[in-house]
Amino acid sequence: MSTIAKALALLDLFSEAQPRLGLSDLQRLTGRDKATVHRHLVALEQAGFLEQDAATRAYRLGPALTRLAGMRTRTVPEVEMLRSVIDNLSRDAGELVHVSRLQGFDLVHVHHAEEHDHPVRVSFDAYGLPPLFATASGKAYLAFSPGGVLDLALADPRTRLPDTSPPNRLEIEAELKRIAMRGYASNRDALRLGVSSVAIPIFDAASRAFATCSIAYPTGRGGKATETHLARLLMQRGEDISQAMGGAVPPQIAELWTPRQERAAS
Amino acid sequence: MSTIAKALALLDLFSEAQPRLGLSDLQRLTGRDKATVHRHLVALEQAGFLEQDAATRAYRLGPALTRLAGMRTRTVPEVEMLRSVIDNLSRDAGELVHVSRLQGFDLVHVHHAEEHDHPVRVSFDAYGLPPLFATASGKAYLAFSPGGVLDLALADPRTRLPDTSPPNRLEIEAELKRIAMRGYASNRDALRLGVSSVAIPIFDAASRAFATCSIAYPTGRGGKATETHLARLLMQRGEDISQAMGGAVPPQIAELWTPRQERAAS
DNA sequence: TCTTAATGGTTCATATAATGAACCGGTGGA
DNA sequence: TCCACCGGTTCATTATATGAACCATTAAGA
Repeated sequence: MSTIAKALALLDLFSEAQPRLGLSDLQRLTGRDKATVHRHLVALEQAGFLEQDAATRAYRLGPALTRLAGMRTRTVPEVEMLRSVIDNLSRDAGELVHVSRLQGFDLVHVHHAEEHDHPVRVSFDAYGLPPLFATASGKAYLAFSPGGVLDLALADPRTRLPDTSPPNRLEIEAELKRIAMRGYASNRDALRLGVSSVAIPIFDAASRAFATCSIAYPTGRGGKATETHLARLLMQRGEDISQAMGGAVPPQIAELWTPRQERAAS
Repeated sequence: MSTIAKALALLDLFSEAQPRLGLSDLQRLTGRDKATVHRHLVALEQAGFLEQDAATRAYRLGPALTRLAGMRTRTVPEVEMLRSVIDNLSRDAGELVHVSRLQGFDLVHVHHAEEHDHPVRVSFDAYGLPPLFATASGKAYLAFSPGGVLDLALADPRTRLPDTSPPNRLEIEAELKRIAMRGYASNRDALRLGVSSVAIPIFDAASRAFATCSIAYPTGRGGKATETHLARLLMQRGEDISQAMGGAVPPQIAELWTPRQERAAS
């Protein structure tokens, strides 16, 4: 393990639970010699990756990180930021994975990845701008947005399939509540016959839903078991996806997506 | 120079102008041996601080940066994030520096720093919620916000001093335009007699003004020369301040604040 | 009050890990 | 075909990271 890797590994020890760590804490967590850890800390601090509280002498993550992260989000297109995590998800799921961003109430395509494991799989055509209420993505977005958004969506004719009446308000509210409870939205044959999907929202830096990620699979492939399996995969990657876009999943939803013991392990 | 510092210095070579750099580019920029640079790059990539484009083999800033930066903004209070840069600014200016955040049209105090160089200096009392139109900060915010914001501000009685009529619309528009042109707002004796100030906006991650930073000084101390001197100091630190809060200054304003040659040097 | 055990930080002989000249294989002009 | 440049690798040499022992300070505990 290179010296660089050892030093950078120190940064990963900082967490929401423990944002401030002292020299001894880090020495214990790493098992390395105190002098070694200290020199690493000094190097990281001089580069601005850590900063030291003058009073407590504890270390915390430094300003260089926000500077460089800002540079990244400005210079790297969002497609590139998503690619590795979405590709991995597609490989694990063996199905088509789909990321859309919300522009008004339009779901505009951002990125997709497909895996060729299954002989029969959902083909992706840019069937642009599907109505919000006809997709798992749309419902995932609405279920994790503030209340007023639903009212606006119900009023807008673009959110439903052409030549249909607005969705029943009480039914939709009940469904969105169920989605918010279990953490993901699902759909069976709603938009295209034979195509089912599961979806979760993607959150921005202010923890507001602004995009969605979905997995589409042939309805014929499986029943409830398939759905829950794919939803689990999706939710496990939920935090990675939001983080890749520079956002943050609200704590209670993160807890819903990845149960306590898994979070502790990571 | 430690190995860690050398590796981390590589990250600073990535910029908006050159977000993708190849091995040879980095080797030239650092003057170090190619093998050395390559091993550093691999270490950084494995830690997620860089990622390599599979096609071009060029490197770009990696996802670990956004992850850690998000952690920082969530765990470190904004006061702490500002402290070092504001303290430095106060020391350089020798005057009271002041950061306020906008909540609706209220300027709420976030952080301040005072330097004791001058025997006579502006004393800070928490004269809470000064009206927008009576402060340099307020005008700096309005001058760098979308047009509609001014309309709302003019309509709100809280934005002006009690028992005064609303500001003349044309006059204000002309002043805000002048502020936007030169990059900073100024005030002489408007809110408190004997107190002048200069101010600039602070931008969030979406490059929207959401807070302000101002320097206050006794009006008696100097005339136009003092004002431009302090404004220059303020604008030079403008990018650092926004970046410290996790935000980004819009390019054209960054250019206005720090002329081309200085930017090239950094 | 004197002890003890934490804390953060430093020193310097030692050993390990970083270094760089030379090398490889591939690609894209001239 | 040649040549230059690219990203990447190898291995003897050397410089650098390492860690046991040390110091100074603080805060309980007896």
